Amino acid sequence: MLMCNPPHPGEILRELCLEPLGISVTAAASGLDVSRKTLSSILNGRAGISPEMAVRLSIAFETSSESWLNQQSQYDLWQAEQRRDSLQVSRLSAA
Amino acid sequence: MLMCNPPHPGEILRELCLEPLGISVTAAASGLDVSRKTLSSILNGRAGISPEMAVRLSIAFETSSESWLNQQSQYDLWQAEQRRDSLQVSRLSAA
DNA sequence: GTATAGTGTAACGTTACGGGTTACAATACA
DNA sequence: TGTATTGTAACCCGTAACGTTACACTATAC
Repeated sequence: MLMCNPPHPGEILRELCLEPLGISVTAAASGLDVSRKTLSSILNGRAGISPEMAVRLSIAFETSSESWLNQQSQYDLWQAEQRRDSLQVSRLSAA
Repeated sequence: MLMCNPPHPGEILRELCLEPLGISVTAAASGLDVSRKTLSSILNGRAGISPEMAVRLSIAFETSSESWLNQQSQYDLWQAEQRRDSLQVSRLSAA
């Protein structure tokens, strides 16, 4: 399990892709062929990176789709782990 | 990217957890504190493993939630990659 | 001051999916 | 024959990803 709160993938996208290249949200959304609202939601942490979006990002920025989706998984999992103790699950062993 | 079609995580769950321990679907669903239908959907590839379900599985089988969610991600990503060529995405470089 | 560009986001709709319940048909077994 | 197990259909709900349109705000250029 992860040690600490992973950043939302949207932050990484903004800081490592958009800002360094000086690309506007509008231009990036257009290049990715998604609406400006969809990209903005991701950048501001209001939506996650879907598998298809991961592939789009991998094409646009010549990266790996796996890295994008993994970041999202780690983020989602950390959220879920925060509620681990509230789950009523039994250890399952040989019947 | 992955080389070949990864198995649905539900198959692994059945083959590596339920069958070896001789646990019925009904009993496992009960232990996981989800409905029998929910577990059955996963086992038969009709539903994915959600972040919360990954945590449940990690408790029930004393495994890592990360491994379960990663398997699901790899599976989902492979599906998305199959449609890579149909996406109208532009390479994004410095403005 | 007045365009123009960029941004965030509210409001609305659609589609998909995880999850629940109930109920049914099929299988297997004591 | 009765009981346990299983898959799944039919229905519900909540949420999330996506789209469009429209608005308010900022900044920059003229």
